[in-house]
Amino acid sequence: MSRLIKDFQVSCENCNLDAICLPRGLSQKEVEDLSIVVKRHGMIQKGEYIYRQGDEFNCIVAIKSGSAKLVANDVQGNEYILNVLLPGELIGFDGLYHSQYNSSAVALEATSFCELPADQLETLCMKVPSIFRELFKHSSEAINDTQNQLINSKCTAEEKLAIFLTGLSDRLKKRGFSSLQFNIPLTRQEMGGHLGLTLETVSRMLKQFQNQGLISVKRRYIEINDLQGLRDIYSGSD
Amino acid sequence: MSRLIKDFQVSCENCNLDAICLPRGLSQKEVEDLSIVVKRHGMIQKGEYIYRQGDEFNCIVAIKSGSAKLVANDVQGNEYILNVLLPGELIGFDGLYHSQYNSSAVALEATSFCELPADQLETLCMKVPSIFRELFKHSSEAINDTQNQLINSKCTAEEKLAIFLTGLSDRLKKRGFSSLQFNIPLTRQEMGGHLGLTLETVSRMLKQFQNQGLISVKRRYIEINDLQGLRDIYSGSD
DNA sequence: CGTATTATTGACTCCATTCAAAGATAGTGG
DNA sequence: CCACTATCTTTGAATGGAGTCAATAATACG
Repeated sequence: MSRLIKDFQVSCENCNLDAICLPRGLSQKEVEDLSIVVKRHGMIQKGEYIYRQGDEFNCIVAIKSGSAKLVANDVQGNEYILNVLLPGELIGFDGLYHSQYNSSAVALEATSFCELPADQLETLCMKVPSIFRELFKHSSEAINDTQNQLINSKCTAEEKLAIFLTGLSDRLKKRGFSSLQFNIPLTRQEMGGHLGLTLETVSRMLKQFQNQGLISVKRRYIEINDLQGLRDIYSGSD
Repeated sequence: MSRLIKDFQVSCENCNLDAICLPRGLSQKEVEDLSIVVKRHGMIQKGEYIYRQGDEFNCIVAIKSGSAKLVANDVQGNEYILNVLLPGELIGFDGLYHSQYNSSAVALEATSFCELPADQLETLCMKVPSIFRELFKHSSEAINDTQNQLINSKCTAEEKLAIFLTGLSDRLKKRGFSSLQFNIPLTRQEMGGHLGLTLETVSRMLKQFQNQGLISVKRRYIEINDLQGLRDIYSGSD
């Protein structure tokens, strides 16, 4: 009985992330084949590492619940946050090139995740060819995302914050969370480290948005009052 | 006779880029299998497109000779140059996610390239499993590269130029070109569009490096006089 | 030779950073 | 429960680096 419940909890077939995570393009049969290979990992706490920059690449990771940050350090040692990760997102593709992870993944709150072992990638893809393309799509998505961030790196602080907030809202919505009020699991410093800004600038911009009536801010809790207004900031309405 | 010469010219087995391009990790037999699928493409001229942002994804492209730029436009229509491409580099991985290219590839001079058709990716990987991992490595390389650019996006104009020049020098060396004197196939505007700077700032920084005796500049022709000095600019020697 | 493109240089401006201080919140132990 | 501390956040003032505007110079090209 308890085994039945456990089986129910851990399989990809019954995961509520099937439309976002790796199973998204697959048939039921294919998801079953995938599910056998995927290893579930229990909860880790805030600040704990999923993997570290420089670790040997041994798996692709899917965030199951909670959130994490993808962190890399520049030559001066400052931390740059490459991405904030929400449930259903796959990470670790950057590790294939040098057989070691190019960035660290750190939990931002209590977080669980699943692992697709590296040594089974080939055999799994032989068995389930669709996974090959699906994996590539996720890898491609990572490239697209990073490229878009790069393109946004030269816009103003105001635009950066607006893009970040609306983007987060969209991603939360996609996952069934509230998209207009949420806690940002990042400090001002971390938000700055993600957007290429200082913590003071982040603070000032959030205040400005609040004064404009676009959002309400209470520390990490954000309420979006005018989503379109935020979008207008960067979608060239000049 | 002429057919023999042609066969010699076009196969992956005899390409001088075998240590950089897709064949880099493969056995001779595997390279032969790869070579059958790869389509060679003749010369295109400066300014011509290899593919356009929005085009349906139909192949992975390998630059064979010449150079190209990977370009995306932001919301205001400014062009951001995601990367400068040299022989042996693979592009197009960003197209898998949405089944259409997320950026445009444009020749910077007379350029030739090879195509790995999208519809044959699966079958090729079934036949030659090593290619699966090799393709992923190239995709991973693209992620690493873009992430590193993102990390560098918040450093100073001086550091950006130094990183760009030394990086280009390293890549040219790897390909057997002269690494201390070369023509940059970009205008000041394009260099700025790649580094997140204005053309004026690029011009001023190159002048500054010249005044410091690090390089000699004559329009697009650059001579590096003190490579280590350039590296010291960004490798925290303070 | 004339035109278009590309590059240089200078002066001024502005946005984000830096420096500095104070305020708010969460967590800990007595 | 309160005091104490560490961490996080807000706010102000001053600075500086890169952008903008503008004019000129050099080069390429038809």
